[in-house]
Amino acid sequence: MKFLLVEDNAELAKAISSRMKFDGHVVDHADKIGDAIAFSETGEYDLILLDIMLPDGDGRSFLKQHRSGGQDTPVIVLTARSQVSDRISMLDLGADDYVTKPFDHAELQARCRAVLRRKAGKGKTEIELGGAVFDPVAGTLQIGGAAIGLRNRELRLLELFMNAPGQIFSKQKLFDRLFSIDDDASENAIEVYVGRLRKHLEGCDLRITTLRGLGYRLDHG
Amino acid sequence: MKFLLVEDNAELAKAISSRMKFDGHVVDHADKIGDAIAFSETGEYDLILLDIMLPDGDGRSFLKQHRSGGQDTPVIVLTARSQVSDRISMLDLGADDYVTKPFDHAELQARCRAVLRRKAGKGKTEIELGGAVFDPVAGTLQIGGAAIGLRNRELRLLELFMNAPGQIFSKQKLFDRLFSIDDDASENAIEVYVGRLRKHLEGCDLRITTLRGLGYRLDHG
DNA sequence: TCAGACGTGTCAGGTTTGTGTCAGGTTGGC
DNA sequence: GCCAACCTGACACAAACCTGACACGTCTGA
Repeated sequence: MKFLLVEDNAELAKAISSRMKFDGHVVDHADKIGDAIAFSETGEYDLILLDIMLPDGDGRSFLKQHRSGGQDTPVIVLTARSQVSDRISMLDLGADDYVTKPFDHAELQARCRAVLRRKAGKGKTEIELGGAVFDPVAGTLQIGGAAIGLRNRELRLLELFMNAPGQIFSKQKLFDRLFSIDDDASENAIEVYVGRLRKHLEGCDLRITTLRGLGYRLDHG
Repeated sequence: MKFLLVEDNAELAKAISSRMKFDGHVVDHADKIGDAIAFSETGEYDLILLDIMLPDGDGRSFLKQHRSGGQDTPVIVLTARSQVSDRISMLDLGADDYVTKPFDHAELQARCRAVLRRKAGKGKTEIELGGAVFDPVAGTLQIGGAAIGLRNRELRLLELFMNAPGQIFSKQKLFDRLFSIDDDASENAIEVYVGRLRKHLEGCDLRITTLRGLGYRLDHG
């Protein structure tokens, strides 16, 4: 996936884009509205992350031009907690979602995935795999008709796996995605959650394989 | 489909119309009541999107003239959150639905589709779910034949849930949608309203599920 | 102008439960 | 057989949530 990040705070921009790159995305970075528009007009982005406070105008003007140019690239707005009015009008102007600063990277990732999925699947967010149906928006997992109640962390862990079945996630990576910087939990927590998730997945053809020293992987079949 | 958009806020108008165009519709835009009437008299529109706060009078006068002219083009009213009471009179005057700002584009799309479908198939305006009949248009909730009186905030909360049953709403999101910028209420208010709504929903198969750390969800069955 | 009704948001105290840790057991590679 | 990595049942705690009571403001009708 190719992302466009529009953010004037260099530090934050670097943090976000390095994380995104780590996740396997390509990130272009603009720190001015002018640049952002020029970039986006190429139309080659899958998603745009837009800060609304920028040196040469606010995100509104970008959104306006972006949409009036007939572009439909999804936009997620990054906004401060205090700017409630802004994030509301952003939605009106055609933003697809907003994330309030300060945000966990995990949260941002989740929102990105949700928006991309919504865009790609025409509103459908469910993922079907190995006899299980997972809907991250509803927060439900269905196995053989029965709905299974998942909690917050379990849900987010499952979402990670479901989005990349067959891929190895190192414990460190899972930890980074599940916890925020200032959470100081031990890596054992991951083991615990994998265990809990496994229990929930009994009864379908999905299983989480342990790869000693490497991490975990979701397999089906 | 050909839409008429009556909206004086140029930014918002552009955002809406560009999105609609992207969806494959043709959009004409009027920013005054006078123009709107002239446009609509051609009778060539499938749907009219009407803001009620306009420089040369409010949407009421447009609606009145529109209907008295014998036109039955469906009208969706765009209204600010604060103008809740207005919407009822709008509906009395013959509007088919309303959308409160701020709205997701997805929501607006959904409403448009619903109204068009209704018009084509002569459907009803109520939402029926889990043994309850909710009429967002009249603002009433019926359970087992008995009408339940909902207050303003409860109504709008229920409306949010009813429009997206099975979907998780974070407390933040509910807060953003229920309160306006300068309202500084605590998030506990949401908990209180959910509680009150739950009490009203006793006696039907609808229930609001709490998902700790995630939000709330309307379930039925 | 006053009284009563009503909608609304806060608060405090109580309850629930998601969560991470721990300790001891198990597994797998070398 | 030994060590490290991993699993897991039990547990304790704090955050998240619920709720009855209350206070404040607004509106209405007399």
